Amino acid sequence: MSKPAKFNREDIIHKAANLYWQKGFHATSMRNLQEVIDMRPGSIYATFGSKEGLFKEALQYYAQTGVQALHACRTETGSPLQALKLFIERSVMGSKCDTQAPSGMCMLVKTVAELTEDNADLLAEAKLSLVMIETEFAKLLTEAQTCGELDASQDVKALARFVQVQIIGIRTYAHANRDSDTIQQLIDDLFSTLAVNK
Amino acid sequence: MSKPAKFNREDIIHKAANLYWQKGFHATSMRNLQEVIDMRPGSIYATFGSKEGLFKEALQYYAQTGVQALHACRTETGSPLQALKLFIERSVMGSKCDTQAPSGMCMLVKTVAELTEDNADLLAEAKLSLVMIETEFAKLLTEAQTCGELDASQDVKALARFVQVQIIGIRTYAHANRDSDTIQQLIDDLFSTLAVNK
DNA sequence: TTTACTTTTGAACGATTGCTCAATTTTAGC
DNA sequence: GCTAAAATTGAGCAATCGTTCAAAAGTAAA
Repeated sequence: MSKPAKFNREDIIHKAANLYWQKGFHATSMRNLQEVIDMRPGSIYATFGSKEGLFKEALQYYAQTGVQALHACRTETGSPLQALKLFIERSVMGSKCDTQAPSGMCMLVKTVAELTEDNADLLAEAKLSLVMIETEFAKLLTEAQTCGELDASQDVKALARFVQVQIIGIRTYAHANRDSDTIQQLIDDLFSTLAVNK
Repeated sequence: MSKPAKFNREDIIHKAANLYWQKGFHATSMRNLQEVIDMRPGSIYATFGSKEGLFKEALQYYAQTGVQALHACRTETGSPLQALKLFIERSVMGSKCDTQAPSGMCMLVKTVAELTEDNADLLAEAKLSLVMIETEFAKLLTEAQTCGELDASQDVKALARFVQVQIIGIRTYAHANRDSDTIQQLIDDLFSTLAVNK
């Protein structure tokens, strides 16, 4: 009957997310997006509704990819705590070693830093995803307790929050001060702190 | 001879800095600035050259004010470590209690998060100010060593870096998740960690 | 091949952007 | 009061912004 869609939706969102991640919401123009996703305005607006609509899907895609990466770390290593460290190392080092990560900083943190209530739903979406990821950390830490890697008396929620603060701090610091030796030391210090809580 | 300048330069920069701090560089339009500083485009451009020029002065003003606040904490308390804690508490809590702080996040961190090499000199300025502030932390920690508040064997530079990472992490986390009890606990945890290093 | 329906295109819209500059206003010295 | 110099004004520029929509292109069933 009808003409089938030419574009792969996920591929488009992936490309859009990378551009938004690199340049931020306001500095990314629709014409910038048109180029990297190779679509004309009409198609973009028919598919995503607005610049905000596309950004929202990009945020969701980014967060979902992050959670998947964490789960991947879990299956790669036998230990929950090792999985956490692997995830952090990959997150922080990402933009250094990889050829692909558009920014050393977390896209959710960049979004929370850039946007205000003028884009309330995008801001809420980013905050929600941060909560979701912190919850994933908590799950991993609970698992670490049952494995005996972590003392059962520890407050898992507080520890997950602590880990979240550390990752935000380290990645942001690394983005402002690119020095790989220093960064690795910060990560090691973090996990020696966690080891104290064992 | 000539007509004297009507405006107070520092007052203008203060107002501009607050708007930039709140909305970020890209989301702040020159017309927004015209309103809050009550100047017409011609005067603004004659005085500051460009949107970037004004932002640069705003950054410098912000950083200078921050350093002054730290020094004020030092003179208010007898202890260097107490001064540091006071500074952090005021920085983090600022936007909660005060009526004036435009954002819970550090303006330098917001800038580093938002800008790219498209605004290379503004980015460099923000990074430089962060280094400067970290150096101030190091001075305070060295003083803490001579006072005997901190073990002399500690690596002051590493500790200053650690403090910087913590402040960035906590303030950013607080900005994304406004809950004062949680935040105070994070600060207390930080200083109990520093106490271990005594 | 025709028909029915969907996707894609890209010129172009009104609004807003950062910024300019000729005209005006305001002062201080003569 | 007049003049010279500097500060201020604000209409308006070219460029870019996010977005729209009539036209063109494409596909599958009839």
